[in-house]
Amino acid sequence: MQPFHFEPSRYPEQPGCYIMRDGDGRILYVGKSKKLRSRLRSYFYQKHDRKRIRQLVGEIASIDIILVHNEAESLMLENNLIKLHKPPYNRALKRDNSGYAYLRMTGGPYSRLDVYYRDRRAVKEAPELEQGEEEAGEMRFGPFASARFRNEVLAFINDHYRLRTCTTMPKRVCLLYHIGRCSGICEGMISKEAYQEAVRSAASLLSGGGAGLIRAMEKQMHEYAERMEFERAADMLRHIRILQKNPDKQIVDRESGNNQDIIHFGHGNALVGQVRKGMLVGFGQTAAVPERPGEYDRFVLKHALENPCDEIIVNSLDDVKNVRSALRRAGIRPPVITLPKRGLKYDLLQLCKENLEYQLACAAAKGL
DNA sequence: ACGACGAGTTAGATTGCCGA
DNA sequence: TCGGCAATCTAACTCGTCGT
Repeated sequence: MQPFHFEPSRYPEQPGCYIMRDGDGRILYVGKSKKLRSRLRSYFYQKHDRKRIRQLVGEIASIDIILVHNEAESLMLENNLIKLHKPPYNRALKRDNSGYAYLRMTGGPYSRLDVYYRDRRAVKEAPELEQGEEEAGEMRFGPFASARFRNEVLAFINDHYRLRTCTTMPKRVCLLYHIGRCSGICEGMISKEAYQEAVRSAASLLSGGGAGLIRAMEKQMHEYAERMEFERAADMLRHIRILQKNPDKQIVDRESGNNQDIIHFGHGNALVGQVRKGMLVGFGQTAAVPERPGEYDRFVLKHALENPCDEIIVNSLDDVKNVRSALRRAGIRPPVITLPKRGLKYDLLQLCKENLEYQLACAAAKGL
């Protein structure tokens, strides 16, 4: 096999994920970077004493790029891609219970807050299953890109609201009750109503995120300081600082159940992005679509016939009603078709647009 | 015996920086 | 912009403890 020729100028200094493939198109490695070009350069221009990397570099036949808006998105996207494809050279993040987790408030009268890892395999292997054993009244918050930060929030909430942390309810109160860190719901030391109220408050603080959480943590920090617990106060301050930096808003991984296809038309081409169960799982290859009336509608119609999904998000169509009725005539329950002008779906379209333009620029450079 | 958990360690991944 | 080195960060691993 011809060794892969790396041309730095082909790769942008933007955040994104890179997917390395071998000669047969198999995915060897998925990585992410704030600056794709610099990161990729380090594979090809650095001497690597690690055998694995030398071997990986030797097998690379092509590198696909998925551009994202910020580091948070690249982290989440990389995590999703690794869980889905299990590339042989990825060691980190490959285990299903690794990577970015959520906090989950379990349902029922004795809710507890725990760490929840979403099973990303379900998206690929059993798309119709999923949902699974989700308990009624269960709520999820996240995902959290930093495990340390997530654990700090978890500990803070449990402490602050004195929620139970035991996996199985004991018959008698445990040590945590005696040191004031658990309300002792197991032995009825607190009424069910009062406990539920604490759970509701904790959940609302978590779902509000940002400002409210910071205020509560600041209050807690002052209490630690007053109690001379300076180490805990300093730790809390550190985490408040992290939260204040406002972890980038990310759109590639959301807690939403539906499957969406994102189609962006432009420059005589279309690019389709796929969101499965709220996770962006990648973009396809650009397809030529002439900029003539009716062509976009025809493309969407054909796409919907061949790829059933819940929703199609598209930047331009001539006649939405017509597309929907054509699908109905074909005996297909038509997906929701949206042409967003702002908000999350619009952001997804923008991401699709950027990737389309990048793919076209690459194709143009190759043609020269 | 077994699993859950936490502390400590290691190996690997990524970024920052610097000179050419 | 390239090429390389070093620092930093963290997932993964190891091991000991504890409760059931």
